[in-house]
Amino acid sequence: MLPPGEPKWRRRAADRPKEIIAAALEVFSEHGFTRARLDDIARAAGVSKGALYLYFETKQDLFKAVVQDAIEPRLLKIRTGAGTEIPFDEAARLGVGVLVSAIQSNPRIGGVLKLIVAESRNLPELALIWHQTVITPLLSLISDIIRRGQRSGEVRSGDPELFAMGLLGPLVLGLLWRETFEPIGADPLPLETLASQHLDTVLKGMKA
Amino acid sequence: MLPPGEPKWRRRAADRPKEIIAAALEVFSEHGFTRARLDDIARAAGVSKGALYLYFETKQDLFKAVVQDAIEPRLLKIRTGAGTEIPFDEAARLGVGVLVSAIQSNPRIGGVLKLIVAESRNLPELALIWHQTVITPLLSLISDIIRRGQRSGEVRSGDPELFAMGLLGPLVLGLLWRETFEPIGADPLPLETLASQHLDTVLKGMKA
DNA sequence: TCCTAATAACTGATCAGTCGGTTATTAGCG
DNA sequence: CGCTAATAACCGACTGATCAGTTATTAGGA
Repeated sequence: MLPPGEPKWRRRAADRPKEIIAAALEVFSEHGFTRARLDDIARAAGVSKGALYLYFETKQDLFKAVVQDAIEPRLLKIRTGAGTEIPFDEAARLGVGVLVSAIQSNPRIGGVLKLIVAESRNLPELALIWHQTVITPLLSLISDIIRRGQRSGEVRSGDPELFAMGLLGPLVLGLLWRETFEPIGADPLPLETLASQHLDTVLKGMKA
Repeated sequence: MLPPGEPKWRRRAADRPKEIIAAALEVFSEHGFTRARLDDIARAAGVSKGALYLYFETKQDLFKAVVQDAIEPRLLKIRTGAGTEIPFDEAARLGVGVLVSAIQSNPRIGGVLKLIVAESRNLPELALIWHQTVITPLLSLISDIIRRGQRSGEVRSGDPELFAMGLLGPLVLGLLWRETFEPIGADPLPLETLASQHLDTVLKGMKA
């Protein structure tokens, strides 16, 4: 009756959390927070629902872990190379380049972005974390570069934060476009082309 | 026991649908599709839940009505003044101006935008409608203006659709910013200033 | 008096979170 | 080394709450 061969499951406490987070990212970014079922996440992680609760207190807890795991490591890379004293144009191109390649290499980042927007009302605490740890640093990094360009006379006057949003906006739009309309059958968006053409435009338009 | 004075309710079949749609917009844009409760919508509309089903078949049906009601009338206004043969700069400023004032005069439009992004996976049919009736016409309108500018030699070469996204991206970002971060306590975003500064930048950057 | 807008109590399905029980793994002991 | 006791990882059936959608009934209006 009981075949000895393979055990029904294995104890792998060290690997479970990251496996669960990966599975949860998949399910959350497909269905959103509320419609994502813990049973589905558990199945995708190859684990029972009960096991989720060994590693995460609640569904929200798991969701937070997913978002933080997706974001925090990438932020470090962007910060690198901020303090350097290269010409404005170059710095801007470099920064956007890092952003675009981060996006390209991790296609899930669009899903995470969508999640933040979609669930900010339900999980304000999470929106706060995201705002403090990602948005604010990123924006101030870019607007610092712009400010520097203004002081050196390379960039015309204007609110640096708004310039930064003018720079990033189309990237955000592109990401959300992919998440929203490509699954519906819309033409795929050449994000890299968009980024480079827009960068050319904005840099030219910001010249003093 | 029963005081004669005011009746407990009145029959107002003509007014109910729009009242329900207004209430539903409120609740949907605060909680998203799934977490919005029909009981809450009904209460906000001053009506019982059962009454909703006299006017809408399902929750999705109601949701579709909300989105279409919010969008379609505004699209007409934007289309107006498209065919005119004014200089490129002027046309672009006019178009963006109309967009911004539409946004300002109807603060709920950001909520609708968020809903589309958030629920596109759950309600692909809706994303399709939105894509066909709003996004595509709007984008092609703007890129037509740009194409015209290119033909007349006012605008440098480049993909007109991507130029259009470069123009609109920051507006979308601004709208979502409001929806996502202002409720959390972030600084309010001066959307109009953003739009005008960005327009200046992009127009300058697109010059031939 | 009759039609129907509208109500309010109800049903059934779904799902987050719990808990008693089970199995893999490790440590202790001879 | 083997054998066994102890432990921690894991399972999955269950519970209680929530809500979309239904229906029996009431009451407004012509």
